[in-house]
Amino acid sequence: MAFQKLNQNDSKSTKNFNKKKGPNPFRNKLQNKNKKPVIFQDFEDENDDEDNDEYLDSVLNDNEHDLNFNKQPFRKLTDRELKDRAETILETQRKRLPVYQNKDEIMKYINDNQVVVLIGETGSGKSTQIPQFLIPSVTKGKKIAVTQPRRVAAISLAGRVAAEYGCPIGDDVGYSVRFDNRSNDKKTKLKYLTDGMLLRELMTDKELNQYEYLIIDEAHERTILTDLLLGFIKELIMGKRNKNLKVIVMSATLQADKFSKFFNDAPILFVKGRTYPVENYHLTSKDCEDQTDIVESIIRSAIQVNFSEPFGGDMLCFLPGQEEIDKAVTILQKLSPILKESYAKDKLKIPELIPLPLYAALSPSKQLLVFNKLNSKKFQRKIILATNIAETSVTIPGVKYVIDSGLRKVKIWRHELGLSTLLTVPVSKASCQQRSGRAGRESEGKCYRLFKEQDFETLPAQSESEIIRCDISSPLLILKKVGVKDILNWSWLESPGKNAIIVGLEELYSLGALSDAGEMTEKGEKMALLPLAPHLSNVLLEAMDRNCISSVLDIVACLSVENLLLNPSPEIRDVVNEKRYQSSPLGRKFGDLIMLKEFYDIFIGLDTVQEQKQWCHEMCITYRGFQNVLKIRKQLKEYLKKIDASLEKNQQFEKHNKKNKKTQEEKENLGEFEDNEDDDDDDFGNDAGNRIDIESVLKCFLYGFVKNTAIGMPDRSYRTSTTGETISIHPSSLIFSKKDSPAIMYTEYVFTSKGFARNVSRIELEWLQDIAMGVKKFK
DNA sequence: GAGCACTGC
Repeated sequence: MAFQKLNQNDSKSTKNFNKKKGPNPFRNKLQNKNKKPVIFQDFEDENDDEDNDEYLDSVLNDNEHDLNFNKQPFRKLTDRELKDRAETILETQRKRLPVYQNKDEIMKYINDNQVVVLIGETGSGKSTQIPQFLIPSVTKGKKIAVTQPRRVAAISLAGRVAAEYGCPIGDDVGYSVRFDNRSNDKKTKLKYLTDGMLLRELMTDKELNQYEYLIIDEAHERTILTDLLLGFIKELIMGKRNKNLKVIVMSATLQADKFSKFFNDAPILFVKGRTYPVENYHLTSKDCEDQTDIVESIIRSAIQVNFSEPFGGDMLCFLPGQEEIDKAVTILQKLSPILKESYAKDKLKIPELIPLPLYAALSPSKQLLVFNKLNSKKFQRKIILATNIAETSVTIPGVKYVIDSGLRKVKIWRHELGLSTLLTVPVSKASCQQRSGRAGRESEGKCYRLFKEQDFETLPAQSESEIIRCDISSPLLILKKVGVKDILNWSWLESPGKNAIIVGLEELYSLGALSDAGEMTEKGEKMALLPLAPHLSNVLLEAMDRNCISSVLDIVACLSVENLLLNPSPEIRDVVNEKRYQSSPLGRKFGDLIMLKEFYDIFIGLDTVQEQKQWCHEMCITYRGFQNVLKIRKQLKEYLKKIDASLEKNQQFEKHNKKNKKTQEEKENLGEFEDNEDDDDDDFGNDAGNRIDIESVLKCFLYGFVKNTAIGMPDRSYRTSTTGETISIHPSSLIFSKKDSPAIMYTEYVFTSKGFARNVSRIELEWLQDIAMGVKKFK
């Protein structure tokens, strides 16, 4: 396989720094397992988008890797120590950052303009430095908000900046993400938050009066929530906050024009980054023609790169999905020892390849493996086969070579059909550059692209933004909640389109969130408050009137956690499926929602964390995921209480079998010193005697998913009740092989090789008729 | 009878 070197401005920036690497927090934690606790608030490096910390924590907290670090008492630093450390960071690191070196000029622009668009490349220090520059000019009692698309980024940036500023986290510098707020309303001047959090705040304070500066970071990622925020901000500065609100839109790639135009030609600043150069290579035309299978190409390239590049530096390959990755890993596992032997025979010093998969649906303990350092004496090279997760969410140290298939999987919502399609498509130029940049984080790197140079030129500059390819019923509800009257002509950064908006509004109307006149109903107000998709909110609200709120809450909480049930790997699949089947006597009859309820009951019924972890392991369920289920359930419960005081009566109804049961907190704290004093009333606890009122529960779900139903046909196939399309039960469903349901309801309709219903339940035809009549009343 | 990329409240 032959590559052509690309010698044009596509390669990353060229400045070369002697970057001194700090200790890797992950390794530190491992080494210190049995030592005295260390004061640990050290940082990986100067890159401002370093966001592995919480990720690693989450990984570390899984089953066999639970090192209990969170529970070790850390000594608090004194003010003096905090200041000294801040001073050291200032002299040794901050002053060398490109943003710091251009401080005066940047500040001049910010002072002179209400909106500034700042393009800062990776490692420029934009996310950590610019907010700090602004702190002195903040009016007393006001704040700076910096938004991030991801939780991990908000948390780790706040930690970093607090250290630089010389304060404990949560004082002058803090953060706010779901389930974790470390900010002080009075003290905090600089707050890092997820853009979802700021949007929540906007729903209660429509003018965001507590903020004087808003910094929207990573705007180029164009998540739905970022787009919405930018739209609201534009309205604000054109209206009620046209005087005392300043806005900085930060972005890493050249999408600046769009942002600048959106904000009436705001000035654009460009700050160079600090990464190492990466050389890009493309396939020759001939090789490109020979290419039949992307997995095969990846493997051939990897072997070639491993053969021709000197020892040292790992390989990162981008593939579209789990299927391709698993296939590649299996092949490499077989091939690698054979190659090793053959190299040895020929007396060639070529490293052995160690293949490692990485994707979101992989168990945390397996994800962790990509961070493990190989034994340097063993003459091995890691080859990580990853999805898009390695493009933004996870940074893997040690990567020097990137192999890019140029493909990714994308989910596209077809609003006219009410289904999602999952397609494998070419990535954008911006994605390509982001991917190749992964090779240049620690030293010069190389990136091999499995397509022609001419093909690169034909790629779209940017990926399609989320807002035009996703279901927007939830964003529309937020707009309504904030009081936007004319949604079609709202200040969309990019409009999802008239049709999508109309279909979305109709959806909200049929859920009872909007009135005939298109006004927000009382029910809509409640739905907007819940941190759920409108469909699920409707299910919960319905359940409150039917005395099955506890069971429904359990299930909704489970549905809110992604990758709770993992795909068992092929060799254990049959065993795990059988275990799940045996553990769910009702689920195998009534479907996946009831199965989740049964699993929930089993999980909280187990007496110790150890048993819970063991059970999760056997069932191929993430323990971490279940911890989130419990958090989400608790949060939803709080919201519901606020929404409806009459809930107390439900509470009475459902307050049973609490005695002799330890709360989850008690289980987690077992063996700890302090006793859990506030015996958190486990309010609407369990339904009486663990009996599940299956009919009521499923009917509640029908109120949210009436359109997601299909009728059983005489030939044992199913046809959707809306359009009559044939739909199949997804193989991941517990009732995949059950053919006798008169009708089914599902929470998701995905088209891959054909139409699949996911998360399927058996329902009766009469229920469907009842609910369809009931839903009609809103019309 | 066969398989889903990634976030967020």
